[in-house]
Amino acid sequence: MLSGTAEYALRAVVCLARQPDGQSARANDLAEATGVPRNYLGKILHDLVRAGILESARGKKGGFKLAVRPEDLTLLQVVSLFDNIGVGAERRCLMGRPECGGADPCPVHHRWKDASEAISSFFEETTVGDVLSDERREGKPVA
Amino acid sequence: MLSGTAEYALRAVVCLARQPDGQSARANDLAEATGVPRNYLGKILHDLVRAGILESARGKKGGFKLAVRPEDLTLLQVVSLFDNIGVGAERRCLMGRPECGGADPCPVHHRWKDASEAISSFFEETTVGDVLSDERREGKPVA
DNA sequence: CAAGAATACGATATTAACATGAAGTTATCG
DNA sequence: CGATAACTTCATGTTAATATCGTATTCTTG
Repeated sequence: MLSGTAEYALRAVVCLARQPDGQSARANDLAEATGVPRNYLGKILHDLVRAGILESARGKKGGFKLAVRPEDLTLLQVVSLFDNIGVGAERRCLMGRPECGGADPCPVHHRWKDASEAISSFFEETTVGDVLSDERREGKPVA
Repeated sequence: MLSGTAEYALRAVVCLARQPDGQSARANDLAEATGVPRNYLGKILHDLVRAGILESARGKKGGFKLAVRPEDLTLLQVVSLFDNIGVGAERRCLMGRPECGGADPCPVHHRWKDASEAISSFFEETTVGDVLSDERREGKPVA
């Protein structure tokens, strides 16, 4: 459903959202907490910074932190940087017919549309804040 | 959502289901009709044969045809040969938590489960016959 | 039974995703 | 100001999916 990269990004963002007072966490600690390879996560984190989802600081007290409030950050914003999901997705006909799905969608395409929109809606409507409320019981900050 | 290979298989199967009287079609014609590379499609067709979904015949009057009735063939049966979808799918926690989803699923996982099951259900409950009824207006046999 | 037509199958090439390693840059702190 | 810690960036390696090619095998037909 999600690429490994997108899932990595999601885990890292949720880890950061768990930090108390919006404290920043270092890439190394995030890598350990999420189980994502250090250098690979570095790239992903940087992508998230360039997208305005995270902020980074260099130097001794550096690290990453969320640039927005968890409740204002949808999973789609994170995931769509790496995967083709959601509004911009190609959502093309399952059978490869280019013109299908416009007016008068046939029964199968209608059903397919419903199913694939369930996925899109999930990512669009779920925020990182929503995830946090789940994790509160066992969630521990990274650093 | 689907790998290219799974989608190729789906298109080929639907093409074959369109054949009148269960006539067989040759790999070359299927390749042209579906837009799938000839040799690559050959492998996919062979996989479908080994799975019992198609029958093949060699020689001059050879080709491929459905081994089951379109109404008895779900999209899942075709797709699951190539992608990890449906009942056997790993359907693991989005956040990578190994133990989640058992008793007392948290709100997000509940929502995620609903969405991903919508996809599974679509593939499980839709048959190739269902697809055919859509295509009837414009569908033309391969050979 | 020989020729032709089709699938079967293994070897190889290409591409994108995933991952690693090392050197470069910037900020903090003593 | 120098040392250290952290992000940044580029180059490279690995793996799996995708695609191609050539040959072997099998069936039909004349």
